[in-house]
Parts: sequence; structure tokens; C-alpha cells
Amino acid sequence: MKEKIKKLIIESLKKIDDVHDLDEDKIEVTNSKNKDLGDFSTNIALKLSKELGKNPIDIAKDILNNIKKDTYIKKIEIAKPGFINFFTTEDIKFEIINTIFSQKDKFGKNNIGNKEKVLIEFVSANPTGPLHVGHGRGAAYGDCISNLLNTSGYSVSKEYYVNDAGRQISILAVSVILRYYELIDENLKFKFSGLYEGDYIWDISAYILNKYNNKFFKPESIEDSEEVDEYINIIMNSLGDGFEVIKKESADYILKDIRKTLEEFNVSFDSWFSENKIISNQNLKKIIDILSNKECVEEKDGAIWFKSSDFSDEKDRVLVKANKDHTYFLSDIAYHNNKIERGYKKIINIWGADHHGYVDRMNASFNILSNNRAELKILLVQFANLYRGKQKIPMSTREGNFITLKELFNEVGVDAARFFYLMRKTEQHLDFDIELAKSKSSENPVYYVQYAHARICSIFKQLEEKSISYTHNVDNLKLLDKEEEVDILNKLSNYPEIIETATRKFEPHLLINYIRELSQLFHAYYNKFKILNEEEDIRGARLSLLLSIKQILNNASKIIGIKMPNEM
RNA sequence: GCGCCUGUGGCUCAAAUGGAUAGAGCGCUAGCUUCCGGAGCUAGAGGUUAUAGGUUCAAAUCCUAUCAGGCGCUCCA
Repeated sequence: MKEKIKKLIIESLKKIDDVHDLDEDKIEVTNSKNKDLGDFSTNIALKLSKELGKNPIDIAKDILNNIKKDTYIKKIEIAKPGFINFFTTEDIKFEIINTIFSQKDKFGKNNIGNKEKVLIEFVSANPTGPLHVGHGRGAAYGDCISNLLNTSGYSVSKEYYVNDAGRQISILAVSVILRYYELIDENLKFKFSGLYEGDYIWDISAYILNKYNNKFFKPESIEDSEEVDEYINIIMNSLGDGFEVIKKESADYILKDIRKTLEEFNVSFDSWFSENKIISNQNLKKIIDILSNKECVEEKDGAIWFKSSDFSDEKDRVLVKANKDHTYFLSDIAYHNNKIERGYKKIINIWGADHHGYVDRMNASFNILSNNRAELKILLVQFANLYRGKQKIPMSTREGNFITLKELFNEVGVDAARFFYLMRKTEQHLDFDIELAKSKSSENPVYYVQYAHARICSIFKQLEEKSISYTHNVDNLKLLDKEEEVDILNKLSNYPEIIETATRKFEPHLLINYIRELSQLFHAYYNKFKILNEEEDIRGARLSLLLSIKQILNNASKIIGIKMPNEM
């Protein structure tokens, strides 16, 4: 309909003598906020006012005089500063119900993606501890963005990058080993500064003990150390290959737990990509070669640097340290090169906002490697500040002092947790009060939406029980002439546009807001009007309206990743 | 110090591309059930959109400065 109105305006403008070089993109047609202002409006007269040196009201009048009559437009009005408001006929409004009935679960889909391959990487938490509440936001967000992209016709793959190499895994292994020693000999007691201290470490140690018995028990060499790296060296030397076994077992153990948590949170991945696979010497050398060929690399102080300051970054970054170890950055470049080589044109990363300093260098290296073959989009999600009442909770994986994601959704429910995470704009800092989320779970807005769905289901259940007839009759839809009914019809027809905007802007909260508003319209309608007691034609029309609402609630809930219960 | 993000009723948040009277929930006040589910509905109070300028026919939205908060500024991962 908007497109139609836009065309009418373009045609009209072409007939006006003063208008030359019309930029059609300039013409905006928006939904009117207020019913008195029609269904759609345009501000084009205001915009052209300066260019043409004329009063906007006069321009609006010119447009109005030249506009073609359209059967779907009841009337057109000009308002104060120069808006042109369009009032559509009721017929076009009823159409939406037929559209929803015929498209069913496809209603709202579009094809802006045109089947383009997209790789979206999210969560990617290090396998050094369980997922905490902060990760939950990224998980819910990434999953919802994936669903939105799918709905908009992209071919989406979801990936989790597993950082199973590097120093943090060594620290994990050391932490496990020391606990393992303590388990075997209760006289042993080690200092744990700088190591992982959560209870889950004990679990892993117990698991190792159960599986390998005393195989790795060599505590003689160890002295308490303040330095984490000393610990690592001592234990690595005393255990030899055994250390690699512990590293792998520990990371696998945690990864298994992470997978399970995500599964329970209804977040699934198409692939789990291991850092260990990408960090072979040939691989990393290849990357350095490519970058040197583009003259983006230099040696300085015994290290190899990426000259990212030539791009948008504030300074150069080390790729290979003077001790020949590669940096995390280099393996990350290699990983992203791999993404490009796998043929993805659109690559999306969802990161915690604490990584924002990393964005510039990543973009710089990516652009060199992709050479315009692919596009990288890094979306930042602000971490939640956790509170318990007024008390801020420090979130340190090391100290093991955190609320896990699993604890959260066991407490408030998966649906509520996902809904809660997605309600907010991602760049918004949010204070997540655990007590509030837990204690007020029954007041969570997700129930409001689910209740709307359950109520509609309940009506249809009654219909069946009382053997009341219902047929969807197109001709009866004109009986939906109450103000509340027209409001709902307008809302329904907005849905596809909301999907499109939410996808384009990567903002799922727009969809959340939408279904809350739709639910609100429904609840108010439900309280004011009776449905089953009405005579047949009106009843039929109203039931069709309810089915349309139900369909949209279902379609949206699948994208958000929550359930729509038939009763609650 | 430099960079990125944020600042909207008592609290937590919305506001599509700069558009018309800044909206919800919680809390507060007053009401609603002879009839489809009261996890609901109706009405009300509560705002100088951090502050000061600027651009514009039009600013919560764009620009500048200031104030306040968060995060990042390792040959860390």
C-alpha cells in the first residue's frame, strides 16, 4: 500500500511544473501515528518547500490537485505544517486477514536476503568455565538475529568458535591438576591466585581422577608459586604429554556443559569451529605471507607486526611475538580467512562490547584478506551488570563467583529469560537484577503475550465444546467496523514491515515491542467485546480476526525463540 | 590523557528515516467479573528527554562544548 501511495505521489509530482530532477528516494510514506491523521502520511511537501521556494501547504495542494483517484483511497487531507494524510478504505484493511489466512506461517517472510550465504558467529565463550548470565544475552540475540535473517530469505549458518588453544587453556589445566592433587592427597594445599577457582574445577578433577586414577599424580616438583606462568611451566615439564591430555579433557568437559546449556536454552549451532584446527604453522604462515604481499606487515624489535594504523586502527598490532609465539589476533585473522574461503559473502560476529577495541584491527585485516569478496559485520552487545538487589555482583570466571546462565533460566524459565534479554536494545547498558528477575518472574511481560495466545486458544476450545459453528467468510469481514477492530487490522498489516526493519537494523526488540502491542490490543478488545455469543456472521468475522492474531503471535514467537502455550 | 557506548517520569525500558500531542511495564491512586480465563481490563497522578548552545519549517534523534556513568586503550587471551 505504501508503495502504491508513493507511486501516486510520484505521478502527481511529475505533473507539477516547478518540479525538476525529482529524487524518488526522498518520498517517504509512513504509517500515521494518530487515527485523525489518516492511515498513511507523507512529508514530501515539507521537504520540497525549500528547494522550490514555496509554502509547503501550497505544494501539498498542487500534489493533491494532480493526484490520480484510487479505489482504495477514501480521502486525502492536508494538515498544518504541510503533511499530506491518506485515508484508506475499509476494504483494503480486511484484505490483511485473507493474506494471513493464505500465507499462514509464511506470513511476514520476505526475500531481501535472496538466499545469500551468511555465517553468524556468536557466544564463542572460552571453554574455561560455564556460561554466565552475560553470555546469555549474546546467545539469545545471536539466535534471534539468525531467525530473522532466515525469515528474510538469507541462508544462515550459525557457528561457535571454540578457543581451545592458548594460555587460558593451560591455566585451566593447571587449575584442574592442582585440585586433582588435592583430591588424591588431602594434605596438599595449593595457592590459587590467578587460577580458576569455581566449583566446576573440582568436578573436572574428580572426573579426571575417576578416568585416569593416579596416572598424573606427580606433586613432588611443585612449590607454591605466585606466578601463573611458573605453575604452567613446572607442571608442563613434569607431566609432558600428560599435560596435553589434561588440557583436552578439561576443555572438552566444559564444552560439553556449554553445549548442553545452550541446547536447553534453545540455541543450536550448525558448526563448532576449533581454534586448534586453524593454528597450524602452515596456516599462520600463509596469512603472514598474504599480508606481507600487500605490504601490511613489518618486523620490529624481533616481532612481526600488522600495520593496522595504516587503516582505521589507532596503532600497529603484533602478530608474532619476539618469543615466536603467535598472538590471538593472528589466529583470529586466520579463522576469518577460513570463513571467507568457505564462501560466505556476509559474515556476522556478535561480540561483547568489551571487545570494541578489537573491532578496528579485525575489520582492517578482514578487508585486506577478503578483497571485497565478503563483508564483515561486527555487532556489539553490551554486557549486563549483575545486581543482587542493590549489590553489584562481580563477574569473574577466574574466581568462579558468578551466576550461570543455567541457574538463571532454571529460575525464571527459558522463555522469560530469552524475552527479557531481547527486550532491550543491544547497545543499551543494562542492570540485570537477579532478585528482580527471579522474584518477579510471574510479572514478566512474556506471560502477557503468551496469555493472549492462550486466551484465543481457549475461545476456540469453547467453540468446539459448545458445538458452535464457525466459517471463515470473506464477505463478513466488513462487519469488523469497531474502532478496536480497525486498530487490530492496522496492527496486523504492519507485521511484515516490522520483520524487515528488525532484520535490517539487527534489532529484535522491535519485534518484541510489536507483539506486546498486539497483545495489548487483543486483551483490551477481549474485555470489551464478546465473541461467542454474537450472531453468526459477526462471530465468524471476529473469530477470523482472532485467528489472524494467533497466527502472527506464532510466527513471531518462532523467531524470538519462545513457546506459545495453548493454555497456561 | 585518548577512543567507543550510554544519559528519557520514583524504578526498568520504548520511540522505524529528524516529523504532528515523547509511549509501555513495575510501583502509586480510584474503579471493573449475572456473559468467551482477573496471569486481564478502564481511568488518573507523575516529563524543561543530563546541562548549555547550534543546524532545521520541524530535534529525544544531527553538530559543538560541558557534566555524569560504563567499557577499552599489553609482544593479554
